[in-house]
Amino acid sequence: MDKWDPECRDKVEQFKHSNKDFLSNPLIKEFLADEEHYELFTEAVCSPCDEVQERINEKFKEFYFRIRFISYVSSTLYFHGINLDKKIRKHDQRFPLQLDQPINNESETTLKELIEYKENDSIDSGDVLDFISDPVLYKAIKSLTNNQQDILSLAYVKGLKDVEIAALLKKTQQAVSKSRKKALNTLKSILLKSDEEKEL
DNA sequence: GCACAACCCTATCCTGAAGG
DNA sequence: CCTTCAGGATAGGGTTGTGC
Repeated sequence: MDKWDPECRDKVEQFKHSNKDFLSNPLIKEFLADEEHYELFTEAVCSPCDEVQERINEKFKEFYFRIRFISYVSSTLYFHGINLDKKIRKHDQRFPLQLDQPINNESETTLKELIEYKENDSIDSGDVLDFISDPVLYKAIKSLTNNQQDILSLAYVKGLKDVEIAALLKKTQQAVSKSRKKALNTLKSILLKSDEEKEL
């Protein structure tokens, strides 16, 4: 049921028409996609007053902060990932291990691959902490439970899927997913807290 | 393949009361 | 005053069922 009268709807349509460009902005679109925001917007167009203006401004501030916060966290994790990958590659390039050499001239198989194959995916190898040089991130990962560290290592060092990790740890996929998510959230909050402290 | 909701169990920590 | 114990809060981790 529509609680707005036809005159109001006309006003809204008119506003939309004369502010096409503004309303096509993805941020504004996303903001108005929320039912509560759209109702406020309609109210502001139909019966403009300071109080409504104030409310919609507050809502937009909240919305904008949330968007920026999510974007910041995502990019922090993304760049941590990129930097980690760069460091690993640089390290591997600079210090090629004997184990990374092919076992003979005819074969591309390395000694490392051979050992890994024989050990049949030992859980203990490939600790995620071995790849961390950032002290804050290192400390953050250290603060996780052993189970969470194991899952992160298997997921991001060995590149295993949740189902594969679940099979290795004798748990369900959902339990692995939940623990991994929980671990990432813990890391996020620790990194954010650390950044905030730096800014002060 | 993954995430989420709902619910449950267990371990740990904190707090306040009771007893020696 | 110290120790012990019970009860509540919290966090980690488990499951099934379900949706994207």
